[in-house]
Amino acid sequence: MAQPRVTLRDIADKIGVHPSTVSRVLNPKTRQMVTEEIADKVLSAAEEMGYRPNLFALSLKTNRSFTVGVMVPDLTNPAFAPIIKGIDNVLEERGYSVIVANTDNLIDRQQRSVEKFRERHVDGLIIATAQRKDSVIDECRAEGTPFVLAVRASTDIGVSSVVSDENVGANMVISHLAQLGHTRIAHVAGPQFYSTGFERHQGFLQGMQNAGLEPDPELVAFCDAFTEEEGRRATSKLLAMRKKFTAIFAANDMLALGCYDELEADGIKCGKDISVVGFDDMPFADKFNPPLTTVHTPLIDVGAEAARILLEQIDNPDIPARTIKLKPDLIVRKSSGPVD
Amino acid sequence: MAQPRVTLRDIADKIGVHPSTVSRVLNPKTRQMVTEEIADKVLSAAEEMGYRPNLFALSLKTNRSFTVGVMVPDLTNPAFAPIIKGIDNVLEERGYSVIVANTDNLIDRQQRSVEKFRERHVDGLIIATAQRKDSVIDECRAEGTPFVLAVRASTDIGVSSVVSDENVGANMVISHLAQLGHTRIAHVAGPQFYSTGFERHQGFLQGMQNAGLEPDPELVAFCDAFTEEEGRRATSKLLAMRKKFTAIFAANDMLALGCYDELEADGIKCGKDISVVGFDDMPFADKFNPPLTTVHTPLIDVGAEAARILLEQIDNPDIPARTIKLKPDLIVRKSSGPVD
DNA sequence: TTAATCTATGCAAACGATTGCAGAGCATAT
DNA sequence: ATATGCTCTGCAATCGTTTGCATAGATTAA
Repeated sequence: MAQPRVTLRDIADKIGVHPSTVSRVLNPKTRQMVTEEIADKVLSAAEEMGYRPNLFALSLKTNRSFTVGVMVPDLTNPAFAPIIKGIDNVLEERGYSVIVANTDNLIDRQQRSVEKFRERHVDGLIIATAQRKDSVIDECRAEGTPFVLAVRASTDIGVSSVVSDENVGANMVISHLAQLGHTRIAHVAGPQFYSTGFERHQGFLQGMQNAGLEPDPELVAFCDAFTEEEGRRATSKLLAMRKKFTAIFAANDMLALGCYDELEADGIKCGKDISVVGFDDMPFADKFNPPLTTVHTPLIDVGAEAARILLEQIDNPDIPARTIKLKPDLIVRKSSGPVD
Repeated sequence: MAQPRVTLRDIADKIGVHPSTVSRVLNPKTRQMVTEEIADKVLSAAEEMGYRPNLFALSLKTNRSFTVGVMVPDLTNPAFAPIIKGIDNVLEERGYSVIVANTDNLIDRQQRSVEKFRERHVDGLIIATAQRKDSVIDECRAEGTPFVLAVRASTDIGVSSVVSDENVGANMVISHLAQLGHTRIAHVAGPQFYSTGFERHQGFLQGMQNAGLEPDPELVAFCDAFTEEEGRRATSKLLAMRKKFTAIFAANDMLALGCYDELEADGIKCGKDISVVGFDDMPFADKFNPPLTTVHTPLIDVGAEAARILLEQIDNPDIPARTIKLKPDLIVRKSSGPVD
């Protein structure tokens, strides 16, 4: 049953000083309060005895947990793995541990997660589940918990977030399709209560205009969630309109996958009869059949930047909010081709 | 700045009892020590005042963190998402939080993670990174930390683990291929220091025998890691042998993807010229080109069962180790077909 | 020299729970 | 009536830190 842990007192006893002195030596902020000579002794004793601070005691006293919470809407969407990875990379280095909560897109699970995080006294939150107007934001503010949004932004001002430049991305998509000769372009839109869904739809409209094309409102099908099923449903709805279109811009890759399903079921060749473009460039998008043309978002960076902002926020609570828009990139694959 | 937290003392003061009494009421194990009457008062006061126990204090006193660590080799491999989800589902319900560590298949990152977990005093570990003989196991034992292996088993005895029945799975693959008329079957084997790689190779050999086929040692290419690149390298090596074979059994889906890459580069039609079968049925395996025939492992269940065993272990440290082998399932898709 | 100022350390009180022990009160047995 | 036992609650120590305050000694100023 584990060797007895070494405590501050053990070190203090060994070299004949008071525990508080040891504490001061070991804490960088108070390090200079104590004589070099004693400090050296403490340091080497600590090293030798294999001292590890007891985080519980530290947390109890300081009310900090060195833990941050990360909320994701859907762990099985592989787009979130790189984000978490990016977060973990920068946080780990600074001694923080990451607790992830999977909300499964359920509003009450999000609520429960926030509760849990509060109970655990996380030092900060990275939220990848936020709606454009989300009560979780008010809550965090009321509680004074530092937080930053990832992937999705908020309509509230003064909220830090790290997102892809959706507008630019959507414009790239449309201009790509226009260049291929497409004029009748449909949009499988994401939920409008997420900034991603909303901005990409706006970007779609604007992109059409920039390309001198008339967006047909009937060729826009809205989805309730970023899932394959919804994408399929929307596509089927578009097809049912019996209006001509030669390309679909799906608001993200999962929706695009849904398009694939429906097109295939209808015997329509994706990339040939109808081009499909997604958004996110989630892992394995290049493996799909056909490989998916999509907008690449640097997901690892999204996570990493969010973590960095959060650290700033934790270290200095009244630093002003900061929003980063990462530059997206169009990755052309086989799912988009010239109109014939 | 957050409302002042309600403590045991606050409740005690309010209803005029001693904090220890309140503590006893709130702790199920000591609940029956105190009169119903007082207990009721405490309970309703706690409810009303919105009492939330301070986990730091509790942990400091009891040396339990209500936290478990999960080590995965590669977060970006989507197979691990369902596992984590399964773990989280059952642990969350019991009030535990999950801290995940991504080791990126690096032995020293695994070591660091274990350190970190120890520092955080996790109540238990779920290890999905273990080699067949892994020092982390000795360490956990020495420390007395409850742990269970997921996905990968150990050669050590008395170690709890939850795995897929690799042998059965591999046999299914071979018998499926044999039924399709394949006789010359190659094997892209996984690393033999992982139980998955090892057992599946054994299963391959045995399956061949069962099917009355002679495994050709030259048609077995070993990989150093379960990655696409390694799979591709191995396939290219097989091809370079210039020996005839009509099917490849890849030790997992990532390796199978590597096979796809190499076959495509060589203009060989996968599923027609050469059949490819994977293992795991990772998310999106059905989306690949062609959809991958593979052995389905109930990954969510792997996670859930591992979590359950761990809970048992935590609740009762001298419960004997338990190993679960989940029944795999062959999912036939387009990457395997009759030999022509 | 004396007073004033600093510096380095120790003291002790927190943080918010848990828990062994003691003792008050009451019921039962003798 | 006394002894015995039981049940319930309070007391106080404890977990391992941090940190404001006190103080001893050294240093400087007057």
